[in-house]
Amino acid sequence: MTNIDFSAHLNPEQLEAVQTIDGPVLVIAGAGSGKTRTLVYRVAYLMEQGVDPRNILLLTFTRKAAQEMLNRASELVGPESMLVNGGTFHSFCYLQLRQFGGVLGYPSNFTVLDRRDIEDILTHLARELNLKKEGSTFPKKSALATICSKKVNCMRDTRWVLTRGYPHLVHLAPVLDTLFDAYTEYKRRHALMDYDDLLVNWKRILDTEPDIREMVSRRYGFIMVDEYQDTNLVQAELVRLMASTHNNVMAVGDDAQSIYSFRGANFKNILEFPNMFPGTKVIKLERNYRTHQPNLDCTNAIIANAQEKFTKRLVAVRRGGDPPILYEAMDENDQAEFVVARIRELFMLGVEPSEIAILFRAGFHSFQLEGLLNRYNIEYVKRGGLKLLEGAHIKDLISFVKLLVNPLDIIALKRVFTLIPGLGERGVEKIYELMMHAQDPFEAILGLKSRARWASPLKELVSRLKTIWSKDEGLDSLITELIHLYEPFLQSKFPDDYPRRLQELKEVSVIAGNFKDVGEFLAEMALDPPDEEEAYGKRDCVCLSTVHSAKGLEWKVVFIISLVEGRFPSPMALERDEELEEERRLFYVASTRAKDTLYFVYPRWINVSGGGVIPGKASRFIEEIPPGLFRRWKSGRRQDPAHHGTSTVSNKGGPFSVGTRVRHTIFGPGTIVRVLGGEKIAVDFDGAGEKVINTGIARLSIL
DNA sequence: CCGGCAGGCTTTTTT
DNA sequence: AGCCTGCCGG
Repeated sequence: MTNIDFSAHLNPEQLEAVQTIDGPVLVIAGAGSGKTRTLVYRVAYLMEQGVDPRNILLLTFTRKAAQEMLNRASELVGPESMLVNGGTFHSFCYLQLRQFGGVLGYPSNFTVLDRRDIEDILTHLARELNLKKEGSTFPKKSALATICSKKVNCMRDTRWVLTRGYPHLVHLAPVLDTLFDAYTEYKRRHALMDYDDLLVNWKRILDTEPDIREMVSRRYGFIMVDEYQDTNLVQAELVRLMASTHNNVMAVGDDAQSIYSFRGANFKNILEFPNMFPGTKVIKLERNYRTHQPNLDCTNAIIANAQEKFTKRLVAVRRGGDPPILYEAMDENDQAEFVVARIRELFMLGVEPSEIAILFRAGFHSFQLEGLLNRYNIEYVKRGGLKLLEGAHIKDLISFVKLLVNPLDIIALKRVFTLIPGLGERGVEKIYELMMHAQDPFEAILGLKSRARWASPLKELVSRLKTIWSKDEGLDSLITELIHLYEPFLQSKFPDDYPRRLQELKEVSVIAGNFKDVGEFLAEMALDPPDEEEAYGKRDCVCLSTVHSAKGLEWKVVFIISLVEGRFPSPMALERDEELEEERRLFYVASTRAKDTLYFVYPRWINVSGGGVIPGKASRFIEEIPPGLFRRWKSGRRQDPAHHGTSTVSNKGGPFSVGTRVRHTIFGPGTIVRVLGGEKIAVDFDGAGEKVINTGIARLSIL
């Protein structure tokens, strides 16, 4: 093994973090301060000290992040570093539970539920238990899943979650508890776990089984946790329990970059670390290697507006550089055109596509831009937003596979059997009853006597499934055959875009080729669904990403788009101060991704659902930045949205002319009666009578 | 009980 | 623009 000159590659603080190998360490690391480097070198250092890589556990936010770090470590100390246990909390817990889950009565082949499964099961149970009373309000299935998860992640009861997030539903707490109990029972009966169970069940084992706890703790003698500000209480407890024999934990994170509180993370967690592990050595990394001082002045100003005072202030190592640019676009079309035009210029200047990113608050904010990128044949990958896995066709295919592992998975069974015309949900439930009481569930169907029109197609389907399952030729050929079987259904279900979907299914079969074990494949699909990058092998292209998915990454040129009130901060976050503060941190995360050039972009007019166009105000987070810290560019185009975009306004002259029907968020629909000076107009509201409205402030949509 | 159809609603962020 | 819901005819 080569001897690495650590002090040549690390600054004194990093070096101290790397070389502290006994006892708890907390590294508070600012954006771009080289925390990944610190972790990589620490792995290398431990191995140079003769530590067995199998005793090291590196927990990161995504599986990719761990892989990337271990790849880099292997360049330093050789391929042995690949033996380090690295991954997400969830995947690590999954592996532990396959080994030790028997203690809780779980077989080693339990299946992991994804978000959609959870929603389906909760809906199914709510109906079965008759909890949805006529006329009374009941949460939608997505809210049900959120409440259930939040309760677990925050380690609170249902009432607490409802009070904070759903005050109008507090009276339902006992009803929901009944539902959640049934859900827990259901999961146990069918050998299922959801994301949260992976953490909670593993914690339960560590809590109640001292032998296992001790064994595991000795096995993982060196624990490192990245992005610690985004862990929740359950995860913090897991770390404490697993380190119980040695307290050899290094946590790395940035209190200013905590953006996952909706999942139960609390940025105060990271500040609690020294209390949880007495004797913690706290090291701060305050030098920024990523960008130059003008960008840093601006991003420092963004986080300085936060109510919480953070623990550090960053100083750039790099020299030179220009401050960020704010571009005020006419509308969303102009915004997209600006970004595309800049990208084309950058290409001509020789900037690699993979060095450019466009970031936004929510997945759908990039739709317009995507259209334009396609038009100009600019290749891009999109991170965050909808995943490949979420398409109905993929769910169908995965359900075929799930039935192979667990024939009594009623959710998968329904998906598959209702593909047959004439067979609906009720029908499948009856068939399910029959299967449950049979020796061989699928044999029971083949012996079924029914004159219904679905009977013979069903038998045909089942017998073909049995044939496919009985072959033993690897996962990718299994998937290929299932796709073949599914194809006619796919065709009739999606007559318009069936070729595209078929192509995506084939990508899945390629991915499946990397797995030996069906259970592992299913778990991986649920825990870490492949993104576009992996599925299609896209690499050197422009990156479109939600801010959340951009965490930990960096690019030379970054555009943050739709920095407009109503988009960023998210309207959902306006009610509560804490959530607004988190939005600000989110903006901070976004703006600290840029190495060289940072663009803030916002449209002066935005389209809202329903086809209206409303005036947009620059995001409050932009307004807060002292004006000297960025440069302002304006659209050269006329300040009249009627001539761009696809809005319904285009054939009515200006956006706000007398006689135009508009809708106000509070006053409802009305008719414009006068256009006054400035941005003011008078509107006669159908319900509220005549009011003067400042279009620069109020949200008016055109009907 | 199934499925087609129309109309309304929604759209944060993710392991 | 797509998804879900509710309604209605077979």
